Amino acid sequence: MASRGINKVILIGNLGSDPETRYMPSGGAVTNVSLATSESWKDKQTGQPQERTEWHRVVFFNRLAEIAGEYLRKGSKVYVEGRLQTRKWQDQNGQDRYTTEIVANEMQMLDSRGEQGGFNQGMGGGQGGYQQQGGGQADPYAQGRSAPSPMAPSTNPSGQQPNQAPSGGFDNSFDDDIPF
Amino acid sequence: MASRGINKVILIGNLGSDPETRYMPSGGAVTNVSLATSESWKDKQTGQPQERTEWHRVVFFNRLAEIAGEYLRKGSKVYVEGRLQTRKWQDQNGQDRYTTEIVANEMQMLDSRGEQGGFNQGMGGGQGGYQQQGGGQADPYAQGRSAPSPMAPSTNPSGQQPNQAPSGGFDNSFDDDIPF
Amino acid sequence: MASRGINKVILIGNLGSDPETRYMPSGGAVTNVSLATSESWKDKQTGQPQERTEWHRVVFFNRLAEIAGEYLRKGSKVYVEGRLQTRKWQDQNGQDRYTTEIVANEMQMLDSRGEQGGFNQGMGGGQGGYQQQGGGQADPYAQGRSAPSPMAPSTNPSGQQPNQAPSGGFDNSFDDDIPF
Amino acid sequence: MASRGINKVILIGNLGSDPETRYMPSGGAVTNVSLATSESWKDKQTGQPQERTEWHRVVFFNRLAEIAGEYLRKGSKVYVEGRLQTRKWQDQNGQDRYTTEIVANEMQMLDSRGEQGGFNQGMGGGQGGYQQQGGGQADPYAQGRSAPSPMAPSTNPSGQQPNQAPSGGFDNSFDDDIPF
DNA sequence: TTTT
DNA sequence: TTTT
Repeated sequence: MASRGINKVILIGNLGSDPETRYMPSGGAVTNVSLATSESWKDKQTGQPQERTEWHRVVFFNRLAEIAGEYLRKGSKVYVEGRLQTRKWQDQNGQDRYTTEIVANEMQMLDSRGEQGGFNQGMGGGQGGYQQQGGGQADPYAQGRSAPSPMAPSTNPSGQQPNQAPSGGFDNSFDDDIPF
Repeated sequence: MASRGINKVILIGNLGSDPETRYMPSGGAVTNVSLATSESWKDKQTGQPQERTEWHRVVFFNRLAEIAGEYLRKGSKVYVEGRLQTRKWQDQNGQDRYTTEIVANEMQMLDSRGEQGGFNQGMGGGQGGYQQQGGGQADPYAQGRSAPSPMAPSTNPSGQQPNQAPSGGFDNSFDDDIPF
Repeated sequence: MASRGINKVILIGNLGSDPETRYMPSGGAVTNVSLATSESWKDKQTGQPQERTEWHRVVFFNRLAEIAGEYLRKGSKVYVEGRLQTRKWQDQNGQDRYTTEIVANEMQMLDSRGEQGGFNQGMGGGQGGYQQQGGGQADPYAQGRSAPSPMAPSTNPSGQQPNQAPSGGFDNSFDDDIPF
Repeated sequence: MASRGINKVILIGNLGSDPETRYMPSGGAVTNVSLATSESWKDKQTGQPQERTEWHRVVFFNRLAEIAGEYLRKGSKVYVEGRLQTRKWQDQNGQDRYTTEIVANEMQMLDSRGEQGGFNQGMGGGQGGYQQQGGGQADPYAQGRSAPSPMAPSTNPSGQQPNQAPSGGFDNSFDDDIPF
């Protein structure tokens, strides 16, 4: 509700691939997309045109996740507003690794209706804006859950994840997430 | 000069430690700071107050780097605007690692003059705003350099870093940077 | 809930005077502040230092209005995020006039505790952030009201103001608002 | 170069009409566009869908003005970043009036190439981003001019406009600008 | 991996 | 590691 400081990210870019939606034990949806922004400039020395593409890992939760999963596609142009969040995870060697993501609290599709790659069914959705209820502090675990989840750090602001990264052969595909 | 997409970050937070300034072979300054933003909320279940602090790695170049290095101190409250940039580096095992930074193109000190931890000399600076010349596309390597530098990926938008992470016992403290 | 387009304003500035809080018939609070941002530069011709101050009319509603009214004072430095809104009103000659305001949906005090001009009582508040519930679409008139109100245009997004600017001698101090 | 405070506006919207480009005595271009952003929501009382459109007056200077004038058209969807500026002018009765504009320092077209209303000639431009040189403090009058110009208040940050709104029958179509 |  |  209150906060000290501002942590705001604004992106406009294109999806590098279709969004990936998963469901948490609580039933809430989580959608990940990889978003490209690029800048081009002329080299001051050689005058050669240069380009650099930056890839952003964007995470949507709950209702935004469902909308993103349903309407976004590879190539979609989208506006995203959110906050930066770095979560810690462990690689297969047990080493700490960090991944920085943009946790979206607003999203707007910028493609004209009908030109999203192969997407054009029903009410479409066309261009529309969607805002996360709850001011970006949504805790998708709020409705109770019992199973541990490695995704938790990126979603639970409390950081009080029980049993995170359990020892033993717990198979969890989230664990295999390699950043980018 | 032109760009496709928007990549914008806006932060207000406090420095967790004094800034660290280094100089590139070209003579340009590079300053790193670690910036905390925090948010607090009440747990919907228990009603308990919660708090989460996010740490941001911010990089300033050239003139902004010099100002940041001179006027910011541990505890300083600051406004930073910049863009997200993820750079790839190799850990001691030769494994690819990624660090996401905010490359600042604007900075404003938000402390009242005289209360920056121990800082109060001369013209002071008090509160003031500073903007990066060149629209955030500064290439501090533009004036030629011959030595390899592991910081390069975060500064050179071309991504054409020669000799990055040299094999052999080249001692370079930049290489030892562990994110956060 | 949904929206087409983005309308976002981010300000950091100082209050030119104490905030003014009023209450709507519905009981909701409305607080107006005048916020200064300034920029300085050197004249390219003469090299003379120049400065320009811009005054922004910021409006807070409901809970944000109460907090702003209670904690902000002339001189307070504050972060405000909101959206632009231009409302139409009629001057004493019956001519249409327009005033553009920033309808705030987030506010953070940036003064250190205790240095807000003469303000330091009780729990203080010090630095804290506050967000408007309801995603900035708060309609302070939602809880029913019967009397017309000239402030309505700036608060009711529906634009369906009944009886706006009533003919006759209806005394309403809001009508006398001269922008800036 | 330096500044105290932050004054930032971010808009995504559609043009309500073709842009209007004029040239200042200095030779610099000035382009005005009217940009619509809209938000929709459900009335909490009646559940009725509501919509409100906000119209923004955006001003581009110099190179941005030329690009905007050349590539934008009625209906174009565009991203604009800039700062708020309120300029004072006098209506035909000599009364002070105020108009708030967004002085753009960055612009990006968000339409797919070829779908801009009737616009598709030559190199097109497609989607591209443009940034104002000079950090948004461009003074288009810097190169000397002698004639008064009613547009000056919106462009000259110094506010030192000589002969503004000359008495007498000086015909200047800028003077007749009625906001929105 | 996107987009032009 | 900051801040309240």
